[in-house]
Amino acid sequence: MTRKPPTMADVAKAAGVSPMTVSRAFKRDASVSEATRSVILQTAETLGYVFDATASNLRSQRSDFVAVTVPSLNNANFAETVRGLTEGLRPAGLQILLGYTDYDMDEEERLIDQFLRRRPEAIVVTGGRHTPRARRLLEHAGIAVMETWDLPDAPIGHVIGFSNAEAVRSMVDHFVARGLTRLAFIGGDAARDTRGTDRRRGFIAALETYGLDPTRLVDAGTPPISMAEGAAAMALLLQRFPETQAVICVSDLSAFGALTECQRRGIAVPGAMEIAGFGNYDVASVCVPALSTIDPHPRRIGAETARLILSLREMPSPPQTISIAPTLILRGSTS
Amino acid sequence: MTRKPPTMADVAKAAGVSPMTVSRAFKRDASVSEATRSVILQTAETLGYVFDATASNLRSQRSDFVAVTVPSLNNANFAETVRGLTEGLRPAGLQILLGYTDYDMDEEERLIDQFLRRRPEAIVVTGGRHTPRARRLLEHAGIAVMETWDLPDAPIGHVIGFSNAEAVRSMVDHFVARGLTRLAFIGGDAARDTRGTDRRRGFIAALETYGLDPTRLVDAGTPPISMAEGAAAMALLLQRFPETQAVICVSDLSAFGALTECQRRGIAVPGAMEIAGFGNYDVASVCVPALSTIDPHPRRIGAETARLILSLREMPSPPQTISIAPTLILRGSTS
DNA sequence: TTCCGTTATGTTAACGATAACACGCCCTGT
DNA sequence: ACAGGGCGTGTTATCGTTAACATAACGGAA
Repeated sequence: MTRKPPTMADVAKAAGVSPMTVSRAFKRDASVSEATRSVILQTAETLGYVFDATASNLRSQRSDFVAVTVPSLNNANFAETVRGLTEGLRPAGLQILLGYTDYDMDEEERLIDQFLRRRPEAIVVTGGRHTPRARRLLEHAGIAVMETWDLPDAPIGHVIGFSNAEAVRSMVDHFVARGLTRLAFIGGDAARDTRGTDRRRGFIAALETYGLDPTRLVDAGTPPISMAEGAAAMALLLQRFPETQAVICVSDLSAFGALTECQRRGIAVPGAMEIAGFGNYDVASVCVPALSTIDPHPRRIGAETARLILSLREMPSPPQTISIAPTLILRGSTS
Repeated sequence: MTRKPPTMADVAKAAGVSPMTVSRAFKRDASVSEATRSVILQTAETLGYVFDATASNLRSQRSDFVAVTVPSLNNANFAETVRGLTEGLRPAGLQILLGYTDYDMDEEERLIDQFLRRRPEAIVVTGGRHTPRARRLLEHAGIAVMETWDLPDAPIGHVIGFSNAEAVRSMVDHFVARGLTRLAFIGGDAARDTRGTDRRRGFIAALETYGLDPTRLVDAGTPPISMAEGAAAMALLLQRFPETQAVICVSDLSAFGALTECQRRGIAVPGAMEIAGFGNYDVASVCVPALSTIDPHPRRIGAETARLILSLREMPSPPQTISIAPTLILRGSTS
């Protein structure tokens, strides 16, 4: 009883037209009379016909896929970027093929390899550092390559991002302007989290500019750095550098963890300690005190990437770099 | 200079074999001599050949896709389920086609329609309520349908989930056992969030069982319900039902928001107010006081779903229902 | 030696859609 | 009245891979 599913040919026969006309009826702009189209769609519905995108892709040599890799799904920032992408690409009928790398460049390579086999129209990756083979694959893919969330030194193709180092520098400026000089940084320097490492580099460079001691660095573990790891790092910081006046954390999540550690120890924030994060996550605006942070405008990164992908379909262009300036957000935790 | 990319035929010619042999060389178990295989793979690498999964899918009539829809990407719980799925399916070479519905059943329908065109091997949806057309599409898809995160009254196919109502009941039991009787619930009854609505229903039913007043209900808005909305809801609750002793929130995020509202107002938690959440998010274990919550074991839901999908490929079976019992986690906010 | 089974490889046709081209038909302008 | 131009539809061949079948080469058992 499991007869095989109907094809366009079946629909065509039932509707008394040629398969080509059925094909046209399923396209948006194709020229089919309204009468014929409605008959065909009705017939298709009755037969339970489901369009076969695979066959369509093969013949037309376009997949309507845009491949996207992010380090982690469970991250409000990357999720927002994906949302910006989805919303920007949907009107064009492009579907997102989403994968997460777990902050692992080898996993990214595997994912890119898999995705390219699906012949996406463009590929969006997070960050500007990749394994040599991943780089090679992207360079020879023959499709638009978009690197996001970073400003790579040697971009592969297009770039939609910002300087993590500069962003952190703006937060250091804020502390220095308020007269705080004994600053610390919580976050890893794991090779896997290049954005975290860039932020840390930016912290060190900024302190050096001011002639301050840039050695109050506490490793919070491998990404994704959790709230709990932020709390543990704060405990370590208090032990190793008790003179610290303010700390910048690699993300709002670790910053919130650090804040809770202070609360558990009865350390006043602000007052005895000031804390800043990164990412403008929900928790940063809701917690008490609210956390100063940096908004990297993740939604806009996605939206701009989508816009550029669509524009490149219309008219190819040489590699572009779109810079999205992060915004400093000052709240109760640093005042 | 943009010559078109090499195909298997090109690789075959260059390697001096037939296309079929190249095809075999790219499969795992196919019988090709080691010598020939390495020559072919080497040749492919040199030519920059990229396997075309689209053509492969069309001919072999299998896509190696598993379609998955979740309400939201930016949700630790659903992200964990996706992780469980990914890890379970990867060894079998199955790739996930992931989409989010934004808690919108119409959007879910659109997504299911799109996904089915890619001929996935199975489709995983979140929840047991769908638009009539979505239901019809799933019923006639001819592939394994997995409904998760719920125990639907009329399942379409397989089910991997739990009763949201029963889970909340266990938290009510906890409060009642501690002698608290004036209980409230924060969360919406929006049609879009069926799981949230189920939790609320469970709350009401449980209170009725105990003969308690089940009318202290505060709507926190439409999902996804944010921390900020949880805070606003707590403000409303304090105004409308100031006698409340304890509140159960639809999620840990709204619970945390509610907690911060108490902190801003100097209301002691626990003491003057007790708060429980749902989901066992990171924030619940880190905040001060830590929040009591319910762990629905999202990772296991994904892992079990993957396991079942693989097992069904081996041997089809009638619709199964796998129940994943949530765990009550008691912490400082309710003691 | 003969025969059969295994292994490695080749040949043919097809998966289901659509690009490219062809062709009537009707409407408009002169 | 007739040329010219859309518009709606049909025909043919093809996208790149692989299922199914065919075949060559070889080794070991009888």
